[in-house]
Amino acid sequence: MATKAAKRPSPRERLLAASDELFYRDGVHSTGIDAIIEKAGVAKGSLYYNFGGKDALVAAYLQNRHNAFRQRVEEAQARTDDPDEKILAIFDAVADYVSEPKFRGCPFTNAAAEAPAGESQQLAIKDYRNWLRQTFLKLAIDTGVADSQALADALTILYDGALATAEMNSGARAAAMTAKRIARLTLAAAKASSSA
Amino acid sequence: MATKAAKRPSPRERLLAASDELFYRDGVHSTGIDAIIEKAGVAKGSLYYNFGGKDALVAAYLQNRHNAFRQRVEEAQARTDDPDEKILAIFDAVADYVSEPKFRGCPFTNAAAEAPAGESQQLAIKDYRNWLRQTFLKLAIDTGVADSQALADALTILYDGALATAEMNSGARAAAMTAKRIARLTLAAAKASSSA
DNA sequence: CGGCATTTATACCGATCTGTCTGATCAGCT
DNA sequence: AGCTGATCAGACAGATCGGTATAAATGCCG
Repeated sequence: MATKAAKRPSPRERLLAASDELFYRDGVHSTGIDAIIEKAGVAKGSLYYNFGGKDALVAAYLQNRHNAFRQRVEEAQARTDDPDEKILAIFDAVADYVSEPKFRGCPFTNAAAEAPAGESQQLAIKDYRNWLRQTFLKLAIDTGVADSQALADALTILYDGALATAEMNSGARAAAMTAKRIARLTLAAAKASSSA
Repeated sequence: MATKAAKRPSPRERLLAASDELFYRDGVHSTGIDAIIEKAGVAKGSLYYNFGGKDALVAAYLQNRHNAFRQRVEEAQARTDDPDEKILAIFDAVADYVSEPKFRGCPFTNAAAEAPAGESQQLAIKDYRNWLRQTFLKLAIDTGVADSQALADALTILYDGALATAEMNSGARAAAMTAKRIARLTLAAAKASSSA
């Protein structure tokens, strides 16, 4: 027992873990804080001591999802240096994401669908969308196509479409791979029209 | 006063109108039946007399949305006989849909995001998705491409992507038109690979 | 006119919600 | 040992939820 590890996670971490599971599975609005503190094995007072309220807890849950997904994307992109492949790697990350048994749609789109949202929650969603927009725009610029904005817009639609279709239809992974195929097609067309 | 019209709509119709506005704007779960009966100007008993419960009212709301959107699609398609144009007309209908000031995402995707859902609600969502799948598949077959299923899958992703991106980003109409552009591209590619 | 279905207004039920508060206990640090 | 911040268990508040019950009023149709 020389190491400091092997201890039970802090109430804060347990609350975040329980929030991630319940908020995502049952929806933000449908999940009561009583269910969260029970699953986390934490007193109600600790929730309000650490987060201040449900809205902040929801925001923290979304921020965690944001960071985790961003990390997945970066890992998938790290395997290549080609700008085109970096774009397509995003759809590989999406394919893995939607293939998980617990996949239940995009956490941010789901949260946004449950109006009304608290201020912190809205901010977390906006942060995610800004990151997504910037990511696609940078990648589009790196490809060297003439209209990088148009390419970024197209990729965003394919990304959102992959997640939405994967949730609503069967064959989640196939939906992501189809989106990847169209992305490759769109990329090629954008390059062709650039050199013209 | 010879005509039978000019009368106040029935409680059932008033409830459906109020449900459509409130369920869509604030979400199914967040909207209480008290808010609906108040907006409809109807006694609470009439709601349960006509619908039996909230779940059935939600299902009726979704069925109304389904029928209304299907009608819009059919009207947009009626302007042409070309199979390709019939496909692209769907995205024109989507463009109009997402351009409305009150647009707040796909009603069915939103409702599905708010777990848990009642049985009738789930059925209504499933009906919609089945109609969507069949519609795209028939259209894809009519184009004469070899892999009509693959084309239908691609169109579904573009359709879902247009609605999702239109909700989460600014420039809703532009998102739908971008989806239409990619649909045209995908259609051309499918035809090219068919003749090969 | 009589009868039936519908609508109305309102009170009520049990459950659940977020959030506050209290008071004891625990753990780490000096 | 003693102080302090963190956590605990639980009671409580105030509001809202979906749904039920009741009794009177209304409208339509034969």
